[in-house]
Amino acid sequence: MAAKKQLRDPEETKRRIMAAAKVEFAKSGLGGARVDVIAARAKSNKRMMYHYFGNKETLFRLVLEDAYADFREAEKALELDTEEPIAALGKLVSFNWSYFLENPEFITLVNSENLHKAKHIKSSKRMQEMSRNFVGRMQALLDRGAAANLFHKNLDAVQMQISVAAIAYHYLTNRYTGSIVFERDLMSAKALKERLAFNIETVRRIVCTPETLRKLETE
Amino acid sequence: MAAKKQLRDPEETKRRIMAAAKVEFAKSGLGGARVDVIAARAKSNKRMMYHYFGNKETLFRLVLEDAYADFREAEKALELDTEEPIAALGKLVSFNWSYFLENPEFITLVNSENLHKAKHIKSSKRMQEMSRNFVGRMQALLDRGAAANLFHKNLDAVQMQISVAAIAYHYLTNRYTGSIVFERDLMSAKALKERLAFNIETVRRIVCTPETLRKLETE
DNA sequence: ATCATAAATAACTATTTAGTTATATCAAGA
DNA sequence: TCTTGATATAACTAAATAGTTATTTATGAT
Repeated sequence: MAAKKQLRDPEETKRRIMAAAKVEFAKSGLGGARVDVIAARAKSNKRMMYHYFGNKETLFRLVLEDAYADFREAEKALELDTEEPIAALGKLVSFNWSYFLENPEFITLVNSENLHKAKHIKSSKRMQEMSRNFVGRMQALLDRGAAANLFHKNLDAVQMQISVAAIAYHYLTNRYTGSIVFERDLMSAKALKERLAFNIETVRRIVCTPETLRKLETE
Repeated sequence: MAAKKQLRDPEETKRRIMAAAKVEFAKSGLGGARVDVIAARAKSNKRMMYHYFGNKETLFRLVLEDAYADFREAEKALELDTEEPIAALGKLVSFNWSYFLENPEFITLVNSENLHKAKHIKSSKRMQEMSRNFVGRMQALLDRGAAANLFHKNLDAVQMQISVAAIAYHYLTNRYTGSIVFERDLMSAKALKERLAFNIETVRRIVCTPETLRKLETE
């Protein structure tokens, strides 16, 4: 256990700055974020930010990498390979939904990075390492389902991964304009519950063969 | 026909400012956009922008509303109701894909507005008017498909609309981080072609009954 | 205890930025 | 043709902003 009330604690200061930066970058994007706001929120000061991180963009990169790392860690903890394929898939869809819902800053950080054409993580070794085996788990799941004659064969794991994320991410990232365009509150408890159910059913229909779907219907 | 080489042409000046603003807002987001850049790009000057639009945020709102209007106009031109339901659905999926691909500024403008929780269009009368009958076309298509015993009954038109957009929009808006995470160029001609095919097939599987899908397979 | 180093703070600076003021110029109607 | 109002430009300003310099203070090693 680390000492708690040290007057000087570089690790803790760094941690506080990162946490504050995450909030500010998520709220305002990289361009709109203010280093003064980050420093104040961290109950530190600008000079410390520059001392530990060099500049605003490096800080952004580290915050973003951390956000990806957290997401990957959470996903790894799912243990899909012991479960029955259809149930495992539902679990994966639910996980994506809940994660984006509970960690809205992940969405805005990723959006911000894409606005900048991913220049901050483009040559990030850490990002590359994290991405390894990411698609592998989806591929394994699809293979298991196909072997059990439940899923279509030759499903593309990358396309599936993108689609599973898409139907959750898109709904949630565009929740504000969506609520106006569709003239309904997309974030009401009822709407959220319905969307999750819809998404689980959607992914099932994508991967399962017509025969499997028929069986599921008549159960 | 309007005179072309007038030294003073308020309508043309406004148009140039709007066009320049669209480029700048799309490239840098609302927070990152610079009014000086907009003025210079429009070959006008800042004072004109303030004269005609009042401030940066109003200009942003007008640019965004125009972008939505263009999208809705293009969609309206599709004439889905004369076509066979499954073909019409494919046409709608293709339209969404092509539109987002050919008008990337639509995506970044919408993303930017969502970062700001849709505050600029929240009470926009024009947006509300545009949204009318938007879901109606999808509903009509789903009804036709259901009546022909091709589609599931009781499909939610809003969920479908969101999903059809999602599988195109998400792929394209996150093209940069996606290309890193999945270690493949998501924007190569081959990748784009494959994604569109995947999306058409995906939506078919969502709406069609297992029986319809079986028939399509064996054709 | 003392000293060297790292951690922390505050005050500062050079630029950038949204928005304004002051001024000039065109074009249409009297 | 003269006047008036709208169109256009340039120069300006006050506030904000990323990044720095100067200075102080705590802490761990000796």
